[in-house]
Amino acid sequence: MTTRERPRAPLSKERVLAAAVALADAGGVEALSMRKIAHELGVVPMALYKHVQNKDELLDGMVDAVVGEIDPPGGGTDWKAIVRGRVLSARRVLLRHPWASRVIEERTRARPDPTPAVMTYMDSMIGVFRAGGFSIDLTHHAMHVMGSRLLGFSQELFEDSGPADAPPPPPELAERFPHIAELVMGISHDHGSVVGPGCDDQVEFEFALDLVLDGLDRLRDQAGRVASSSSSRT
Amino acid sequence: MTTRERPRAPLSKERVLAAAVALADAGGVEALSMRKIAHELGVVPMALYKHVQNKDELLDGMVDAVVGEIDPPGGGTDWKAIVRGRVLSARRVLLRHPWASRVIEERTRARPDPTPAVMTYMDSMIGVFRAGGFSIDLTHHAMHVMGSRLLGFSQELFEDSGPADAPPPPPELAERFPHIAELVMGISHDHGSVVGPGCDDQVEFEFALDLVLDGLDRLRDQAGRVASSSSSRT
DNA sequence: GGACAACGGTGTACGCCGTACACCTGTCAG
DNA sequence: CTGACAGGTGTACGGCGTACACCGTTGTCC
Repeated sequence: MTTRERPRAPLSKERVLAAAVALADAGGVEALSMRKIAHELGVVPMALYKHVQNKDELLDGMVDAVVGEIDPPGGGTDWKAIVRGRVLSARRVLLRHPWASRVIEERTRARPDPTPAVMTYMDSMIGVFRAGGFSIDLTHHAMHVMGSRLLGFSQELFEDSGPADAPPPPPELAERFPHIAELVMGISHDHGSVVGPGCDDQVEFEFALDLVLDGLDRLRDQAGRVASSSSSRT
Repeated sequence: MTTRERPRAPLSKERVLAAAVALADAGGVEALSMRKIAHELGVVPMALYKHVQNKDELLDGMVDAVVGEIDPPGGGTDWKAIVRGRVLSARRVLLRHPWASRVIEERTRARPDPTPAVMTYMDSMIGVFRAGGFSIDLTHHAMHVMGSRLLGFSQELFEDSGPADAPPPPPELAERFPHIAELVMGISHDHGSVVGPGCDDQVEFEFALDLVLDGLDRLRDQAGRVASSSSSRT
């Protein structure tokens, strides 16, 4: 109804990308088709190709838009707090666009060079590590670790647990997989007193994140101690 | 030429899966189609549907086959060594079938319960942690961490680095992304004396893996110390 | 031996997909 | 007025997953 007497708002790459992102948010990326985007915009499919080379470039544009939503690094001197905040911001964005992490990973794996927003993201993240006293090599490692943490968080392995929807856990399964059964039964008696969903993904994410951050911190201290105990300080 | 006078080897779910895995290994999962599998088997596409419900079930079967290739946990008492060996075995398998990690992740994210081989894999992994003295909750966390590490390793972010194929790094890029530039120039002057590919993915993987394992070990010790310093020992 | 069902492979057809290509139309520069 | 050009259209092609009706072979039971 929005496009009634007006002939139509003029298409543009931005409008195409926005429609594509909205559609992917709503129905998943596999339900995304040029035809549906076009329909959503009240236009014939081929019209999109005046603004986007092909579906691949469209996906790149969508990734760029999403990555651009991640907050820039906050100020301060504590590298760990900055990285933590940034990664959590990235996570919030990726939860808003659940299709994005898979698409980012696919494209990162196969593309000659990452999309500009990804480059910007990486550059500023590297800057935070360097400013935090990390050597180049350690920064390099850290980026790899953070990258896999940022992108590939595989939640929902145990979604069927929790007291609400679990039927009496079928006993022959418990027999075949005793360790899984024990774990499902015994989770989270202490660490939050929330009896709720049995497996808080946010808690898991932050647990893993802190694990990594603490490990990196220890390595950085260690490297610093070795360097200052040998010869110079640079 | 193999199927000459013989009418044809009789199809079976195993043969279908094997053909599908081979095809995916060769051309990537996006080049995999029921029609191509059928052609490969010298059969009409619809014939496959006598052995597989649909493409989704076929992908599940492929995942199961691949996960089944992962070595069972080795013996010994050092949980860290066992986990390390197992994860590296998983990694070898996933490198053999580069399409697999993505497919596993997609399906793990959306499926009611994981495929049987994945269940078996998880169960024995949980067993290793439990035998290694991990509490149930800590095992739970550890599984999440291992899961994301096993599946989502995002290699190749810097594939264009390395002295071999890098043209003179375009200077206006270095200006826009100074940190990236510094990192690309400065990587790996020490940690292997290999001047080679500039970014050894295996090294990165093991670095992250050990980071996580060390962190988990520290947490386990810590939990044990707290428990024995409070009341009982169970 | 003959009826019959089940199994496994076939052929045709439908609706979806991405997109090449030729076409039209409105706008604006010269 | 003319012509170029940007942006939207229509048609068409090849590929996809798979529903559905079909058929030959094979084994079972009377």
